[in-house]
Amino acid sequence: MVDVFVPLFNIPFVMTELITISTISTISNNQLKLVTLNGWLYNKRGSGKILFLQIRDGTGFIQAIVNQNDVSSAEFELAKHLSQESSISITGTINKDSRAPFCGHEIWVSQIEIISHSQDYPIAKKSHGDAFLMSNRHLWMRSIKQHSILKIRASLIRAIRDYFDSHGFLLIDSPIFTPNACEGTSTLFETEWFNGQKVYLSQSGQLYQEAACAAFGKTYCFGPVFRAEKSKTRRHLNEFWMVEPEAAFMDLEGTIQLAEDFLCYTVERILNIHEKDLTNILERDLTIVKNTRKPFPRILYTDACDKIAKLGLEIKTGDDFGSPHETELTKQYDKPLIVTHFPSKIKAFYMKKDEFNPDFAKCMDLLSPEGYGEIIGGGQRENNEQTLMIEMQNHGLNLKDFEWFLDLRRYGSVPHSGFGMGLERCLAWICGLHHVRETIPFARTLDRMNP
RNA sequence: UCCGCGAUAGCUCAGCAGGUAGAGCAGGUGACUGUUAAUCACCGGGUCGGCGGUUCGAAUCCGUCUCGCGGAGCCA
Repeated sequence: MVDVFVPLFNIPFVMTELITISTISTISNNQLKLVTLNGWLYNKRGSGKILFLQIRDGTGFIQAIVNQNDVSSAEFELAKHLSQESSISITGTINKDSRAPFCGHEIWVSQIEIISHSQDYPIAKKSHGDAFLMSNRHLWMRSIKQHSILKIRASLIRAIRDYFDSHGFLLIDSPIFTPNACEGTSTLFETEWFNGQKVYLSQSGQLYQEAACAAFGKTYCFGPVFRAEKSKTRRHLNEFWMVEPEAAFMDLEGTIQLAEDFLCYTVERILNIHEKDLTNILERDLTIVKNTRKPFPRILYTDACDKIAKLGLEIKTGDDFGSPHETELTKQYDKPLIVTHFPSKIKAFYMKKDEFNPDFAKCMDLLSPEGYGEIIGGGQRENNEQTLMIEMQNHGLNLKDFEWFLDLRRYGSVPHSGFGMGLERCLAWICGLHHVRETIPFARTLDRMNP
């Protein structure tokens, strides 16, 4: 952000001066200059005649020094009694100092004004429980770790958009209200339309991307999706964000390569921008994250089952992996792992069966290392009308609801593929967080709708 | 839905061979000119989740309900 020179009409004691209004993010440009910072008191320490105020302004954190000799006694008393998270406006000189926390600079305060006094701020300096912090999410997001996570989230979203925008994919938003289930029937949030018809909150934008890619070639959607599953684990949210690219004339191999290239690009972008946040603030060991380089190891579902069995876990070929299976399997690798050709039986109706072995689907899961689970799932779609209709009937779907979807197979059907990536799981892995709920500003989970 | 764990000060937790509550942080007052979750001294703060039961006596033992947490299933 560019600094601006404006008179501060609302602050009487500087009315006659022109002062630089600065932000902490651009503070190093103002070395030895007199600036005004508007922000909040993050923490305070005192030592008699000198006070250390830790200020945050949304763009960063900085330490302010209030020396008794530099300010009026009224201002010193005011600073001494400032409470945590009071909003303040301070004017002072920027100085580099090796002792300064956060940004290596400090502001030597010459004037200080309180904008609003904060009373009994609930989040103390000592430790808190997760439930308490989630109940105070609206305040918790002010703290330095949460600040970093949400900034990295914003960067990840930008990286995702930039990747697809610059690789020929057109953003085509899928609707959120949908008349029917995409994959199953039991996991949707239900609501009522004006005419009394039941409608659902979308759990995936994929079907609409299939229509979009037949119109525009390569498309993607990126928005919130909703799952009504009563999952209570650190990998689950009932509302989360998913990016779903889809491309015409792309087969399973193409989708795998796209997923690899995409993930490498986005992870590299995040590392370039946020390596310091990750290592210093989130204390993330980035060794494995930095291994996100093409190509990723690949394994067939059946081979993965053998491997899991050899690791001593019980698994029947034909069953889907459970969480412990995934975790043990991915522990064998120091990179994201791609598992392909799951049994058709356990996959969605639109998955294309393998030509040589129709018991298995042309699908892929990308499993994150370090136990964060599946972060990408996708594959090639069934593009034959008759085969698709049979599959839909086998899945108990009402063909009438899907006439438009079948039209895509009637009017110039082509092989096409795509995948979906869960934003929060990917972010939780990059940041090394215990729980995905910290990766979204306001998490919606089974037991939490507030704040 | 199932399996575990938990509920004590504003917050984090200790107290559980049954004898009516304690620390740190937060808040208040004071000391301290370089603190890094600063430190030190003092002060205020609690129907020990609800309801029943056992007992002379329950935060502590038993039952039950409510709420929270973790995991499984399902999934990104």
